[in-house]
Amino acid sequence: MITPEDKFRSYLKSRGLKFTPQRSFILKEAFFFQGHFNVDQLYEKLRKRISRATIYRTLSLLVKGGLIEETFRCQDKGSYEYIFGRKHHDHLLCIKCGKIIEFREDKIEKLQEEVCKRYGFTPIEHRLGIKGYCEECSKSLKKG
Amino acid sequence: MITPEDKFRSYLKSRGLKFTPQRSFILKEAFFFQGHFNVDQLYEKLRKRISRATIYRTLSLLVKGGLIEETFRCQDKGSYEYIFGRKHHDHLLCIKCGKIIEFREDKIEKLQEEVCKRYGFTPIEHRLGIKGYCEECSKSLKKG
DNA sequence: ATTGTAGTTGAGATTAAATTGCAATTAGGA
DNA sequence: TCCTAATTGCAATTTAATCTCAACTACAAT
Ligand SMILES: [Mn+2]
Ligand SMILES: [Mn+2]
Ligand SMILES: [Zn+2]
Ligand SMILES: [Zn+2]
Repeated sequence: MITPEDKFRSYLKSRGLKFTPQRSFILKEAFFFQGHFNVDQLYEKLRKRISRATIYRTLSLLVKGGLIEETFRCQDKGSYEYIFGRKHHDHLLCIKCGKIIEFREDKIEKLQEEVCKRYGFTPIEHRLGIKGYCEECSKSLKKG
Repeated sequence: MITPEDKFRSYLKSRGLKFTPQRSFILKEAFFFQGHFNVDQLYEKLRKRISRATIYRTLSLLVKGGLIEETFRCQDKGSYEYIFGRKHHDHLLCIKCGKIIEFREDKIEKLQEEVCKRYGFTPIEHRLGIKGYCEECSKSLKKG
């Protein structure tokens, strides 16, 4: 059973990089969010131990190591998502309350592959984000 | 036959805003790109007449007026696309040469609507970007 | 366990995109 | 033509993100 730490350690080793306490804390904290987070949220929790610069540097390594992914930007800030051990998914974003709904639609994924074939394009990653109003906010808009 | 200027003028009027020479030039120049562009490219062409601040302010109005759209960010810069009179489409982005390929896949659009229904979600806009290697870059990667 | 060294850290400086304050200017309705 | 709220350019400011560098440390070789 390979753990996130195993994966990060082996990524670092493969590049001659070191597994430091800071990197360990950031990985754990990112996991703790189990969802979407940004540098500020992480820094808030780690400010006593770790500098912003190190957080930025480590997030970049976690992305390269395949443990987290950069998602859509929120309020001009980069936003991340823990992906280790999770399946790929896309997002619905409520522009009223900020709710994020994750969805998975294999037919869309398949069709994307077809599109790529059509253009001789080799896909590496993709991002589909749909902005709008969630169920609750849709209702309150119709009422109000 | 409604022109882009008509549309912009009526948006501005509806908000009590003015159609200035600067706004007119920026609209025309944005149209001239007929594709994806950023503030720098626009400023490069208009620097003699128009300040950066005005460009930023006007682009924001053009977005609200439905004449252009903010697309994915490129190299940490906001990127825009002229949309007046064009059909919606999504993008393939080559991470090697920077090429942008536009595509339209109605089946994907339909499926997105289904996903939204499933969650009671009211979609307003969406963005699908697929990053990878274009045909030429795929070939050169296999060779080299 | 000790040592050597290449990688890492935090603090602050720096970069660069984007926004803002303000005095001078102007669009456009009355 | 006049009036005034909107607009502009400029410079200052904000802010996410990166960089510099001296002190520190992980970790592999001894
Ligand atoms: Mn998610
Ligand atoms: Mn396009
Ligand atoms: Zn909502
Ligand atoms: Zn290419």
